[in-house]
Amino acid sequence: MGQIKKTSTNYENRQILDSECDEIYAANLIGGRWTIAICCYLADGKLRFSQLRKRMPNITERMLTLHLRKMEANRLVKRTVYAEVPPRVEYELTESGQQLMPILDQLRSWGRKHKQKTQTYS
Amino acid sequence: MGQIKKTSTNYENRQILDSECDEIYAANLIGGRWTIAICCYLADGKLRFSQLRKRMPNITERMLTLHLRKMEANRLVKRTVYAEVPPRVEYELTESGQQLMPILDQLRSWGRKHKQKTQTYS
DNA sequence: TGTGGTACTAACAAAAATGTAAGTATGGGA
DNA sequence: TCCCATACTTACATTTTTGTTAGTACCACA
Repeated sequence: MGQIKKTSTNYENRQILDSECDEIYAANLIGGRWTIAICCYLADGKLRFSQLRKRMPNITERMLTLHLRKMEANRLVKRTVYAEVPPRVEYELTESGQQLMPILDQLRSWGRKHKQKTQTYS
Repeated sequence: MGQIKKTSTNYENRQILDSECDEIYAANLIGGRWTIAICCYLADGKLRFSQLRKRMPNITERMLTLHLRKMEANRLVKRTVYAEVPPRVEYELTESGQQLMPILDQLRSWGRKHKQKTQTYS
């Protein structure tokens, strides 16, 4: 998000890992602060910008916009604009986005187990 | 990595998402630049610090140290120090870390498919 | 004429992650 | 005595991500 400097070591390293490891590439696509949350809310169907915002009280409009734009560029979500006033914009998961859901389910159950374990031991 | 400020909105938002969504919690654990790569190299067994470094020519010692420390704190890897000179330190995946591997496999195949698709269409 | 709702954008600030360069302790061997 | 290897640490700089605040266009409706 924001500007990226294409001559930095940081950027280079990301490119290399992204191109060599498909799992890192995938992790980077879902890695933004709000990305997974948005996916989960869209899993049940289309939502308007304002509906997403209501479901995530802590996100700012700017962050929601940035994440949705990035997710659109990464083809995780599809954006549909209706020529109405006031404007109406709907977001929905692409097929790729939907195929991510079972993996997120597995991450969830791994995370739940792991959280319990670490809370027990520490 | 480095310092975190526990009174920032940024930190708060992460905490809220982490505690509410186990899949976001999990994603944050594997989200560092080099974390997944380290997991993959350790999947085949123990490795010393220097062996990891050789397998990842682009990582700096500082980044490798930070990631390993964070992964140790998050109980993804176990660190064993041998009282020798010169020092010998071995890293290996914990049980939790190993249980992550099938999920990384799925991420990899999703990522590969997704990469092909987006390259085809754009 | 003025207000309202929607989905944004822009300018800026703060925090977090990543990278650079140099230095540390240890004891064994030349 | 000096150099070597290992696994770090420290101080700093840069890049990236996230958050804050204040705006914008549009037209319907009162």
